[in-house]
Amino acid sequence: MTLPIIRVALDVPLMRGFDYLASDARADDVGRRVGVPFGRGEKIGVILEVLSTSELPPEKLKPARAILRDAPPLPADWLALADFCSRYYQHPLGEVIALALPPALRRRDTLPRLPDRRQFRITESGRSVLPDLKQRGIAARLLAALELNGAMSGPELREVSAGASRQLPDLVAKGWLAVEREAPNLKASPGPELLAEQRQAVDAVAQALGRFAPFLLHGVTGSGKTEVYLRLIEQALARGDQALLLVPEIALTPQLEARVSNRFPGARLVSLHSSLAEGARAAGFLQALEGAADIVLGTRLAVFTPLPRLGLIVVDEEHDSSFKQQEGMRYSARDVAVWRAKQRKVPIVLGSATPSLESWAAAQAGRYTLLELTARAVAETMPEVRCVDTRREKLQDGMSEHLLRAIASRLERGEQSLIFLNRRGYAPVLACPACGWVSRCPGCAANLVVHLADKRLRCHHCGREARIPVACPTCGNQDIHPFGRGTQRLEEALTARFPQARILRVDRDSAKSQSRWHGVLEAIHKGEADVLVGTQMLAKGHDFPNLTLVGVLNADAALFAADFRAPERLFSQLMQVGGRSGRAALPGQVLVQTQYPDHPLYRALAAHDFAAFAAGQLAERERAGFPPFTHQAILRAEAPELKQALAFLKTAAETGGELRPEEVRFYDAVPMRLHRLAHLERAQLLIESHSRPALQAFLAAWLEAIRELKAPRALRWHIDIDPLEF
DNA sequence: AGCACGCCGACT
DNA sequence: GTCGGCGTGCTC
Repeated sequence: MTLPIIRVALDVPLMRGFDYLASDARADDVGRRVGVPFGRGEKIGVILEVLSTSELPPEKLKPARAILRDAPPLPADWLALADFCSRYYQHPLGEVIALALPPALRRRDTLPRLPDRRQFRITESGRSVLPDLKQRGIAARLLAALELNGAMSGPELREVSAGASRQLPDLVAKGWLAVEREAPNLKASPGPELLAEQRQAVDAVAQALGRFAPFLLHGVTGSGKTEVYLRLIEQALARGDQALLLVPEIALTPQLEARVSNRFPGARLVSLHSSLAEGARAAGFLQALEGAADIVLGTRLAVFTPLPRLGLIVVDEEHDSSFKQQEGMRYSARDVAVWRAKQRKVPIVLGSATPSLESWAAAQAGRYTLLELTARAVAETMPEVRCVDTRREKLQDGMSEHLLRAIASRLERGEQSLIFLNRRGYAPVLACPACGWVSRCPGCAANLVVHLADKRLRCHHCGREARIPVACPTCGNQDIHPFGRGTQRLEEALTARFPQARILRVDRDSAKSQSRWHGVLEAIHKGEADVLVGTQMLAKGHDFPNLTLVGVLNADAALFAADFRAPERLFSQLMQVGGRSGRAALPGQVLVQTQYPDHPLYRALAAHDFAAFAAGQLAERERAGFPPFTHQAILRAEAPELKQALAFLKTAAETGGELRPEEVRFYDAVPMRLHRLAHLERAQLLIESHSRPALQAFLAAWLEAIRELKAPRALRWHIDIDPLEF
């Protein structure tokens, strides 16, 4: 009989597992954490397999230190999910697992204690021994209390006697006590009456419970998508299933969390997001793993929560780019969620007012079932969207007379306005008209932005700061000016223009912390502001009932941007920001300042016609051979010198040339748009194929070859599968 | 990724 | 004469 050998995934950037001797390993240890010696130190890994032989010579195998049996093993489907991500995103399995596990589980910490949900009852044999026990003894007091009260929980018994914790396991082992899990009350509080379309959507998904079925729920803001999710969660819970609800970002998580817990007061809700304390995150993860959580709500990382009873996945605002991780393993939580739904044979609902064109195309092709919430009842209060042709109107401080009059009329009526400008700071650059000097970031290929509020120049990419110079650093000219317009300057102009109005600027600078952000929201709700000046921060999810005007400045740039996804993002953003206006009894208006009032994007926006916009975009993308009609990956490199980065990519491309099947196309290695960031030069190489399998197979072989390349120490590279940004 | 080992410049 | 630069190689 050979000694068991375990194959362990470790948090190292190597595409293989490591074998260890583990005399006490059992087949059911697969998925357990294990402490192993590694190099000079010790690491915690996860057991992938229990084997009887290793390909390594036995003398190279070290014995594992300890298999950690303090938590249930990670289930096979969870390991398969990690393995899928490892292969699809070309990322080492050990690192994928490390990313998915809460940090506390990657150390040898004592695990957080989960709430004790056990219920104890006295058994017949317990009853029969009760008279024989010493009356003052702990056992007798516990049994007597149970005889009197029926079922009791652990905490209740501890009140009877502090020694309960120690005695209970013993009493259960003797057969005097029976344990049962306290059944949570999964009943939903009553919700609002469903509209017909909501009813249809709920029914369609509910019928698919128990099998894989992807749905795209398309519904404008206020059409009641959340109510659909809640009804579906209710049905999943009624089946004894767990529900996973993914949301884009922390800012909106508390709102939704409150709504979910109000609806399901008795259900065990676990909320997982990256700003959670470590202990809480580990506790939530373990609760889910043990099947003790009914609903898991969280941001992209929550897609990796183990869910033994998973029955439903919902991805809210599925188009949101925060589902895509932009460093390390660049996964898309939405795409991983779809894979997971398929793996676990459960329905998945992707919800959005402006779906990603990937999802929309999948729905058009019939791969996803499209569920529409047109919500006619709400549509009457949908804002009127109009373009203001800035070629015909003289602008004052970037605002047209038309817009200024509209703001003035809102002020008269005591209603709120929101001016949307996606550019924070006072002005995007400081410049010298005499010699042409502009304030550039020394570390980045970007300008330093003028922040007049604190008299600083600031790089929005690397965070570098400098004082505002009094004279031009190159020619000494004292007449240097801020050029262009940001939210601070707009705020200043509006204050000058409407001195009686209360102007409130809302951007990352004015709402830095969570608490300041809440303060800002509260001020808006209390009506303490007349005109809001803000960036996209203001666009998401909050209702401002007294807001009846949204003005959009400087939107045109995205129409002709090099990034083919720019119009998609713009449409989504304008739709969202427009949705802020006129949501209560007051009708809203959106004024978009543009030089291209006839552009199809604005026409579709004015008609609230996402389908028309999407059809146009998809036609263009098909013609140009862009996603979703092709699949992409980007190899990026960064190094102190641009030529090093480019040379590496060229070598990589040559290596790839030999492996490349016909279906895979290479582009030239080029500097990135922001080619220098924090003193590092960056370049990228785009790879494309109509066939995802061909691309995947090629990438696996190619990246293996790239890892063999001897890149300079100072060069770093990564692969981005299905990239969103270029 | 760490962390070793391993050969060539300015200093206690 | 040493401390230390980071080049290459390994981790079961």
